[in-house]
Amino acid sequence: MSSRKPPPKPYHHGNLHEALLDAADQLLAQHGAAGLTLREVARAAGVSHAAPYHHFAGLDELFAAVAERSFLQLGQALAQAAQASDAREALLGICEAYVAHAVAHPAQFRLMFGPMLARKAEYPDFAQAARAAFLQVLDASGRYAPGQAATVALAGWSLAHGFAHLAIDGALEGLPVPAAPDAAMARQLAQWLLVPR
Amino acid sequence: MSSRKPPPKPYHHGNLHEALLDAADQLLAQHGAAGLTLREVARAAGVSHAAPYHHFAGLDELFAAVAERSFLQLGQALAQAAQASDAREALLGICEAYVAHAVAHPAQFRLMFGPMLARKAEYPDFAQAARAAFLQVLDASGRYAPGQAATVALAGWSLAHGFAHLAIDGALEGLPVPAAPDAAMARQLAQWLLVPR
DNA sequence: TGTACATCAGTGAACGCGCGTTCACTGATGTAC
DNA sequence: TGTACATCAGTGAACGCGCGTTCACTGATGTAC
Repeated sequence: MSSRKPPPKPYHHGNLHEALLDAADQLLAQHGAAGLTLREVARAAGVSHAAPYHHFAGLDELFAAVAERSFLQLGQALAQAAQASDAREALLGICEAYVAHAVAHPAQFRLMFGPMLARKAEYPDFAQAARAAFLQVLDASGRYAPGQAATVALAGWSLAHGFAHLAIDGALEGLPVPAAPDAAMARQLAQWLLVPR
Repeated sequence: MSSRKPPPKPYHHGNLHEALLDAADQLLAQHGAAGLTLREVARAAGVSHAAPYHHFAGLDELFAAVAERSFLQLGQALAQAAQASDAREALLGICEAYVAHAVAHPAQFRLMFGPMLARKAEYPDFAQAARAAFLQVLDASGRYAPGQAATVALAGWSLAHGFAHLAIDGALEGLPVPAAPDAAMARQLAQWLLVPR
């Protein structure tokens, strides 16, 4: 049994790939998306700044992996909301979950959509995760308004996406808006879009 | 008459303040918001990289000035759309104009709202320009739905803002959406939100 | 169970780069007399 | 109309910094025999 090994500093990390993604997530939560650098991630993972190159081709690839993971999490949250039997309720829940995810992980949200991760098309796994999340919205929209699924999905997504952005950017501060921007507010706004039918 | 002076290189620029803002605008249009640096702006204005410090306290102040100018332009576009006598038509036009502005000036749009310009609260002129733009939406919303102006304004703004973001980020590429994302599409989506009344 | 050896996943020094900001300076402008 | 001089808006060198990436290296791991 080699369980005598002291945890702090094994030369070989064991699972550095995941550890780097975790470190990046933590840094995003703490310092935002702007200052996320490869060296900082390596530092946070307790490893030399050259080590990540054994696991990622470069900065972009690490960014893409972080964004992909965050899209998968978002997809799961949306899938859970979509389970509601009532189609309208499913869509309202999706909007609520969408904004909740953005507010809980603002820096990841910016990374997923913003220009920080350039050439998104070069990372098919990322694109697939993003697509899967949207398909949740599209599916629920089809249940709510058959034949107009795409339009409803796009309208609902736009509303949730815009509100999420305004909320995490602090754009609503100081403006005469109904209440503090949170997920519950997003649901309320979506009710204006989704008249009961 | 000192009109003999050759235009290329007067030692004193004359109106460097405005010229720097113009140069920043051009750079934003050409290379996006990510690479906008003070040195690059100075270079584009044909001036040494230390010259801007005679007109702006630092990078942030220049960014704030650029964003403020862009918000003023947006406000003008919204005001024009708001002139429609029918309140619903005014709101639809506002959504359309909002997205049109974002698509025409994507990098400015990111600068106005994103985290690139930190500590927005420290620039009251910027905040005032942003507030003025929102008040256009709020006013038209009040005409459309008296008593619920704030909620309608926030819903409409969210929808337009979200669609604008998705459009300029290319998030809709490859997804089964109704059509290419443009201002006309934004109007169509807003029609779902604003039922005739 | 040993031993030789290939492979792998780390290290740390080094590279070149562009950045924001500061500084002493200098050329141009405008004003007082 | 001159001239002395203060003020202003530029210049260019320099600072320290952290970055992404490359490189030769070395310690650890695993496998063949």
